[in-house]
Amino acid sequence: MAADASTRPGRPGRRPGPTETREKILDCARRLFAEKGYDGASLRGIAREAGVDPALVHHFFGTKQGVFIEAMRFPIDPQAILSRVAGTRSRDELGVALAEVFLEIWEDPARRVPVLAMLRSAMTNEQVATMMRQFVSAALLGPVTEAFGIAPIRVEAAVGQLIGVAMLRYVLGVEPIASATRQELVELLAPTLQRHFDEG
Amino acid sequence: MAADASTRPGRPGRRPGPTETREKILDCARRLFAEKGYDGASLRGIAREAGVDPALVHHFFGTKQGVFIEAMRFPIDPQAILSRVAGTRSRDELGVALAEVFLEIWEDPARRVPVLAMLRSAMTNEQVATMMRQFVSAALLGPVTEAFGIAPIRVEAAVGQLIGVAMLRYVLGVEPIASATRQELVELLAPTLQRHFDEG
DNA sequence: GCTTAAATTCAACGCATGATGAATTCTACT
DNA sequence: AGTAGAATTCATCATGCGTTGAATTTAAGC
Repeated sequence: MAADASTRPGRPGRRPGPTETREKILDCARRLFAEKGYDGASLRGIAREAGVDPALVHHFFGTKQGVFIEAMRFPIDPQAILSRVAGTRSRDELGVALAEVFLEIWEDPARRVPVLAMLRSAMTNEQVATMMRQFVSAALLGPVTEAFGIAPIRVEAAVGQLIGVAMLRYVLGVEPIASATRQELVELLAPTLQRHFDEG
Repeated sequence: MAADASTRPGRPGRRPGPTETREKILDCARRLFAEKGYDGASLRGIAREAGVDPALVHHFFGTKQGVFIEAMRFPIDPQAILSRVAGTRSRDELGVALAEVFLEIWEDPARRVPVLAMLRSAMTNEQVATMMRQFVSAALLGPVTEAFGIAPIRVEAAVGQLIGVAMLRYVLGVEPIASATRQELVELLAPTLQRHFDEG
């Protein structure tokens, strides 16, 4: 079927059929924020990618920050992760469990994209950094510290190990860690994480 | 002494006295690249900070990339670090040595600034990421792998631990790791690094 | 079927950016 | 002393940005 002119951009007015544009914009926003970070991604770029006028983005989300906040909604549910990690395992298997959950997230595009966007944006934008700082403190440190009685600085050291490896693997793409299998990485990381949790 | 009008900007032509402007520009460039990353920092911002016309920046360094490359010259000398780490210690003290050297670099503003600039920029700029990838491969992985016979992926895991902690401490500023003393961090990190080097 | 509201585009604003070429003032060399 | 060249600024260009207000088309509620 030929592309109907009324569904293609170029003419003002509402498009026929149900509205799917809003979600498409958010999708493209997530992708671009993930690729270029908050400051690097542009409203106009997002609009272009979504096949939409920039003003429509503004109409839906108000400001650029509004787009970002909306796009970052529910990237991952910390509580779900926590119960995944804590659930069926004993404390001396925390390392393996954490490594596995972490890699699952990063290997699944649908979840990697918003996380990457958050990470990249936090590096150069102070407001996003604040968002992430609060997230790490409230959603990660608090619960883990309480649930397992591990010193916060040790949890952070473990989180640091994971973030650093993610940077080398997914952002910089340094070999050989970028091409390692998930299994290899679990074996590489799990004992290290476990070490952080066992001491002190 | 009142500020001589001829040494203040606002009038075209060469300023009297020896030329110190070039270095000042590079200094400001390093600072701004460190604060905002490559894309976030602007030639005009650098010029403003240095009290200089933007065209002068262009005159000295040609393009923005030229400024960056020049500003990133000799941030750290990998060979010096390597001999520091390798020099007087036995292999089972590698962890401590590496943690100490790493923290010394980050605690010294003169060396932290270019490293931060590199890290922030590599996150959002593909070209800088390529620079950093090559640096990590050639200057870090190669030598360490050869000198100590440690599997590259293990060296990368250790580097990942360090980078991740640096992000939490110096970029995001998450507590309590942001306020920990150098000594505390060495004790926290050294065994982990050592672990990566001992296995396999 | 009419009307209100939502979706969509157009046109435009003011601003910042990286880049360039020409003009001016000083230093360094002869 | 005179001159070549370096340092410095000015004015300007095209481009892309985030934002805004008005106009147009469709969908939903009555």
